[in-house]
Amino acid sequence: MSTIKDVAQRAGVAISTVSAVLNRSAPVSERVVKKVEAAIAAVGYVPHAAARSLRSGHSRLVGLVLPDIANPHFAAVARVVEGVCLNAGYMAAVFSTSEDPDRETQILHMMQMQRVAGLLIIPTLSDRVQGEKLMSEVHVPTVLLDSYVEGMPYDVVKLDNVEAGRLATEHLLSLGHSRIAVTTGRPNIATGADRLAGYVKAHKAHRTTVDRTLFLPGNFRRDHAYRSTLEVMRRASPPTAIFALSNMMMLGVLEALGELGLLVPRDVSVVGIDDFETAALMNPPPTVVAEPVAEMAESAIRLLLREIAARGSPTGKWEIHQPQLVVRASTRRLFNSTPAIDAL
Amino acid sequence: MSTIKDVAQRAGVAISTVSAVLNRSAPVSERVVKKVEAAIAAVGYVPHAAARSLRSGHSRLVGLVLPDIANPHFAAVARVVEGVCLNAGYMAAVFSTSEDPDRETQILHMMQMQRVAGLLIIPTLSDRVQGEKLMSEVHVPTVLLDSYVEGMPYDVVKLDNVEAGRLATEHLLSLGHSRIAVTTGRPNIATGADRLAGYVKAHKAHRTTVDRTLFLPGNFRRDHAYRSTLEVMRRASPPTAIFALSNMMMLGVLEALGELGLLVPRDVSVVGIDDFETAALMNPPPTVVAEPVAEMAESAIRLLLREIAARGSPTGKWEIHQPQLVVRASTRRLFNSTPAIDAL
DNA sequence: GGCGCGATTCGAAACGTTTCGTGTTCCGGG
DNA sequence: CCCGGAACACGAAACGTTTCGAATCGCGCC
Repeated sequence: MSTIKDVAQRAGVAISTVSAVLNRSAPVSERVVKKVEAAIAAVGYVPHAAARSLRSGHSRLVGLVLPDIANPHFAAVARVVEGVCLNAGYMAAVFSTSEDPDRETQILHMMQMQRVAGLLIIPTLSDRVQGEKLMSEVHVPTVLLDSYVEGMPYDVVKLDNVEAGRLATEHLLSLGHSRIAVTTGRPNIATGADRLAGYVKAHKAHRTTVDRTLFLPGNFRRDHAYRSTLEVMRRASPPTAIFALSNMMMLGVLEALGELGLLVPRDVSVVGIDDFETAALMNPPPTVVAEPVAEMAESAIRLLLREIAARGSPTGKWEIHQPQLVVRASTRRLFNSTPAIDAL
Repeated sequence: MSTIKDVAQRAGVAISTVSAVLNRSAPVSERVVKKVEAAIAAVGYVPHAAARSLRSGHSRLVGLVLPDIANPHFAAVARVVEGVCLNAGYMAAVFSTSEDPDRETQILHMMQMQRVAGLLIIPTLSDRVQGEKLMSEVHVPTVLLDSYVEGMPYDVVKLDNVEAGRLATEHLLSLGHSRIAVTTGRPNIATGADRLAGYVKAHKAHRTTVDRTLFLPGNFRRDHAYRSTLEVMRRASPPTAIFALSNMMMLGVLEALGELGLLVPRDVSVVGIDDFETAALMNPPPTVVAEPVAEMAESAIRLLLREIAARGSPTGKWEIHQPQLVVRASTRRLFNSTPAIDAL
């Protein structure tokens, strides 16, 4: 493959001049620019990224670390990130941690070897300890999306999760439900904790007591939510509604209900967080609290690129986006509810 | 950040010795290995990938080029590829072409600059001309997944698309349907053409005539399939079944039918190609011809890594996987069918 | 017509590795 | 006790860029 040297020879100029043309890093006369460009085309020169980044110190690689690329929510983020990066001349390398700390470490190590220019991390599933280790080892512009790691001075783009949890719960409460089960995330993940806080907040506003036996373990995983749902619906007094804190968990809930022969929303109302493309075609179309995924992802990657350009000055700012309730057909009014609650 | 030089100084050995330890590229005494490893840990040394690949000539980067990462089918592929790569010490950089030839060119250029070690391409949506350009410009181990580009000597891992089309059509025909619409791909994409060939083949086996006015333009896109479905169902004599050649198109078909107030499978039977995770929860759960996505993706990336290791000897082999019919609830028997057909 | 200065262009060092031809060490055998 | 050779360790070149101080060019002015 041809090098910058070949181009220089062909154009009859010095290597450094070709470099100047390539990067517009120094004034070059119009005549020479023309000659160099012709030479580049003639020999089919393509810059060598590794040589470039070795010398200059920065790579044009951005790492995108997320829990699982096969989750539609994260895939949507990846698409946006990838597109914005490409337009800015960056490459996005996507990695799924699969909730595996070892994997996360391995990925981190690779990122360090590549001397990535920046990191966009969706830390939903990595716990706090992992997170701190991850953060402290990499000294690179970093933006956290969706969640945050306590005490880390990075920029964060996130949903107003308390409001999301409140919105979903408020919807169910106002329909007359009072026994609302909720499939939770890991306790040490802020996203889940905040959504749960919204659940509690809505109950307070309705003066409804919170029954903590209805907090079901879910870990944001479909199979966990599935098992929890099976268990809770077999209790003596099952809930009349289930609030799933994530899209995957909602799928698990629906699967379990289907298996038990329970109809949604006739027997149980279900509401989830995060909309997805096939939602409208589901049986029934689920009521969800939608997150402006594309908007948030774009915001996050632009923030990161800006930070990279500014040579790493983490502002530590939080950018909080607002969720929106999308009512479809998986929730219904409970008729034996008290008038007092209906009045709200 | 510390370099190999720091490690060498700390361990009191030569740089080349450290390199030998790092790569196990030359015999080093046990005593020295210990010392070097201690030094590496002490200074927190992380190899510089760019310097490495500049000197050695190869990068450990694999490019994955696909139409759209937000499509669950491609996301599933990405997850597998990414995982296998990571385990083999490679990085996977994912790119969506979004059916945009300019984008594809841009991506290709970036891959060249990165001197990627190999390329895994799902060329479904790039047309033939683009494909040829793409291929001829990159001289790198390449494996094509899902589809192929006519006349290119690359390894291909694909589904038996004729059989997939046949299976789906045969299912509908044997249920008594004879007017079966089909949402097609682009004519120049082999995947679509082959599936359509399977459609025709099944008709021949059933001695049923093929009505070409039931070939609907779809381009593998949800919105196209949506519009085509709207149009065909408003005709004087609409089809009794629709065969969607891809998962996204099936979504479009179902959306359109829902909008027209038509019930599946009461009014129309629908069958698609390619299963997906939320399928079982849809309304109704669709009958599909499933593609062993994970298996194929794994096979493709392993093939690519093997080819990279073997220093690029494209065998030009085709690996063909078999589809499987998954009958769910979107297809039903047509009772006014002829006994002759029922007998099959 | 020579001088000075801004505008260009040039040359060489340096980025962090790998690689390979040379040293050096250490043993066993003669 | 010396020599040969295996096993190991070393040093320097080279990979393709960017960068920056130095050299050169062209032109207006005295």
